[in-house]
Amino acid sequence: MPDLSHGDDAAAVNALRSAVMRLGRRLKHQRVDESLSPTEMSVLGTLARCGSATPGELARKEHVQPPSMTRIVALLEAKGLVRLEPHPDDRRQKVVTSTEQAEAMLEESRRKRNAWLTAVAEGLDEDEWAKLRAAAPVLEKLAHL
Amino acid sequence: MPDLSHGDDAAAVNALRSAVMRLGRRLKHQRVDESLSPTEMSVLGTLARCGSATPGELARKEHVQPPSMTRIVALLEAKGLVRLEPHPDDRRQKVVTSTEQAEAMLEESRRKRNAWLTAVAEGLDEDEWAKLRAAAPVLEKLAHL
DNA sequence: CATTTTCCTTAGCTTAGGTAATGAGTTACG
DNA sequence: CGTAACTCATTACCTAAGCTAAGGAAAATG
Repeated sequence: MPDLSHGDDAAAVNALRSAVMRLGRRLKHQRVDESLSPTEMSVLGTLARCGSATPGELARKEHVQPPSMTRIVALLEAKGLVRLEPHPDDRRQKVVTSTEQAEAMLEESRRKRNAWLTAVAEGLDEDEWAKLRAAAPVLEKLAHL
Repeated sequence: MPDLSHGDDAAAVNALRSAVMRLGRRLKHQRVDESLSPTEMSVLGTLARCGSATPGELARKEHVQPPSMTRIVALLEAKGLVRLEPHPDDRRQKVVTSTEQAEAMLEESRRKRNAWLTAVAEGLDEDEWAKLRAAAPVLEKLAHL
């Protein structure tokens, strides 16, 4: 557990927050499927990673309230990107699974995202990119803590 | 300029995108001043860094449309966080400057942000945090490219 | 059983952004 | 010069994506 009370760490924390929020806003504009919101994409990504989940689990994982997830799941189902089945043990819950179509879309969109980030990252040198790549998994862990 | 076409880099890019978007959403909830939106905070940060700017410049820097910046600036002025003066050479434009009150608020809120991020980062070990700290300025540069 | 709790959903609202259209000021060109 | 074209900020209206509050059904608990 790092001690984050030093001036350097405080500065890093500030830089991190500012950069994450600004980058996040720019990423929102780089939708691969114009009709899908960032959170909806994120849900598909989560399902691809975790297999299947109930709406409540998804809401917790995406840090979104249950009613929001209800609408997201309904929309994804209407687009054929997600399948809903009854929960085996609990008739209140449902099980959400991503379809092959969603898989294909995620795979196909990876190239487009890469293209945009590559274009932006052209302003970085090799060393800077190495630092970023080393930090990527950490940032991902942080986002899920 | 790094070559981002390798599999490892593609994976890093994906991790980066996912983490940034998820973290960004969580950061939105950690407002230090409940009445100020993340973008409004970001504008104050930009002004603190760059001194002063016109609404148009701010809109470009924050990747927001001019009408949105008009509203943001008006709100900040109403709160006394920003001062508006006529542009010396161009009577269409205005010059936006942050007040001492805004400076004080930014400084005061730094502790609160640190507290939240520290709490989250307790799940990281020393090595992970070092990687993140090294990447913070790079991420900030990336967000401004 | 009856009560409480949990899970999903429905309904209505809020907020932060965007687009289109306007008006004033500046620049470029005939 | 003076008019045409462009730029900056603004106004008015709209959309998207969340939220809270309230409900209804199923499960857990006494």
